[in-house]
Amino acid sequence: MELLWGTGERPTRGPKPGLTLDRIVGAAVTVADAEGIGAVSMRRVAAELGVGTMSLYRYLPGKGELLDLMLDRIAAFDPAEFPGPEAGWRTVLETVARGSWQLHHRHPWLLQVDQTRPLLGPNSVNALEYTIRGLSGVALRDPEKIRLLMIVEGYVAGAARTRLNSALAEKRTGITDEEWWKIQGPFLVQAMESGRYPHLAQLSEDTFAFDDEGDEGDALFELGLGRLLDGIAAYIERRGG
Amino acid sequence: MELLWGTGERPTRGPKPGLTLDRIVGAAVTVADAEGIGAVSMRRVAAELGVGTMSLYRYLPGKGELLDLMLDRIAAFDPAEFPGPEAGWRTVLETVARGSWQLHHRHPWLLQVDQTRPLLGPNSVNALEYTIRGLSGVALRDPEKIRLLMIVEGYVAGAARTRLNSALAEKRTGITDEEWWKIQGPFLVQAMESGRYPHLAQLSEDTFAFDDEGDEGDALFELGLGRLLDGIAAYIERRGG
DNA sequence: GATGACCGCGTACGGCGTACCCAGTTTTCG
DNA sequence: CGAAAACTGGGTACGCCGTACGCGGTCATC
Repeated sequence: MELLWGTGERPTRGPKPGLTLDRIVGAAVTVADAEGIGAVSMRRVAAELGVGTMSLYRYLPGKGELLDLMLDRIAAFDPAEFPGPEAGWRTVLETVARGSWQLHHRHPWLLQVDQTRPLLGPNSVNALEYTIRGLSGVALRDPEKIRLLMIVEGYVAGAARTRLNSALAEKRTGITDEEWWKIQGPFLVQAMESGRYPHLAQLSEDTFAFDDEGDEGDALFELGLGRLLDGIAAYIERRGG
Repeated sequence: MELLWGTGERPTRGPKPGLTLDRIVGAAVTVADAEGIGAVSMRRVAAELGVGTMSLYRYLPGKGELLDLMLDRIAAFDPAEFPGPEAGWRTVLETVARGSWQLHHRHPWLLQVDQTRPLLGPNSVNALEYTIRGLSGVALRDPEKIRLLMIVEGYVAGAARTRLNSALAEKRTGITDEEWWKIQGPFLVQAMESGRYPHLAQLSEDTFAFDDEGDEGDALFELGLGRLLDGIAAYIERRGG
């Protein structure tokens, strides 16, 4: 908590610290980006910084806090760069959703950290402020706005998860879609031929032939986001009159 | 894979196995339900069954496969109990979404397993068949149906994640919402008073005062699902003509 | 210059997944 | 019927992990 907001006070006695929280968190994020969250261990991060493992504990109570700090760090965000309330609530929500989507893209490990709670660090609060400001023109009560926002964020997380699964499958075992179907295929063909899945068996062949990770993954995300916002728009119109 | 579909053949020689895959997976699910996925270790599961740790490896190549099997096992599902295509695509999608939602409710660890890929076991395929059948009346091409389904599933996963975060926060540290605000509050109050977050500061006080876990969590889920399906309905109408 | 606070970090403990290997059991074959 | 083969159970050990503990060196203060 204090770590997140940087309100801890330096004691005056004793040697100056050779490290900073920032450097530690930065190193951890670098490792996570490059090798996945699984590679982020206290030993590994310490090695990255050329210090002993236990030195990190002078700056952090434990690994959990490190993960919390990583989460808030990558949420850094400058509202001035993005459309304000005058652009309309839909544009703002789209901006937030796409920003979050790209965040998941840049840091795929985001979904894999045990996020025991939505920790509110400075950057997260900053983003929240931006969003609420963007919804100021909406004729709903505050709690309802928050709910809609949570729904959109939830959708983004879900979509990111869908894509992450594909990406991980490929990375982890070095298996591509093609190889995967080679392994999985026979079992499925057998299942299809069993006659227990008539509707599945009748699907056209190209049904599953698309890439979740590239442009088509983005298209899927946008399709869902568009539908969700359509529904929300109708709701706002109906309720807000 | 073979494990999932149960197509492995028993060798004739040697002693009969004292365990079954089913018992192992069942024990693992029991442990996960009761104490979270973190408590599921090979040693723990073996202890639960009263056998040595390494005995499990006679039935499973490793822990990853155990998790895969757990996932498919809890996806057991009897299509006959649920509305068929005659009820309309929306009802079917709602059924699927609510089923998945309740599944996450019953097995909160579902989201925490590193689902490297959407493994298609018999139960998952079964559910997929049901859904596709339910969409047979929709005037869209097959790939598009699948995409809409993925979007809905993604939304459910995201919503479940939102709720999971709240639940975990409470369980993990035994901290309730109230205590949490006691800790987090001062920092946020300070942030609010800094004047950097005018719109947040102006939110009514009850904005965040709702329980993600109980009925209000369900209401949030239903609200989002309704909006999403509204948007999908408009889309189908527009495209399917 | 002594004192006490603080930093870096080596060592050690208890957990984990699992590779390896041996002993015991059951079936099959000569 | 005895021996060999095939299989199961599981003990031991290795290399990871997070981190509790404590020690020696460093620096601001009295």
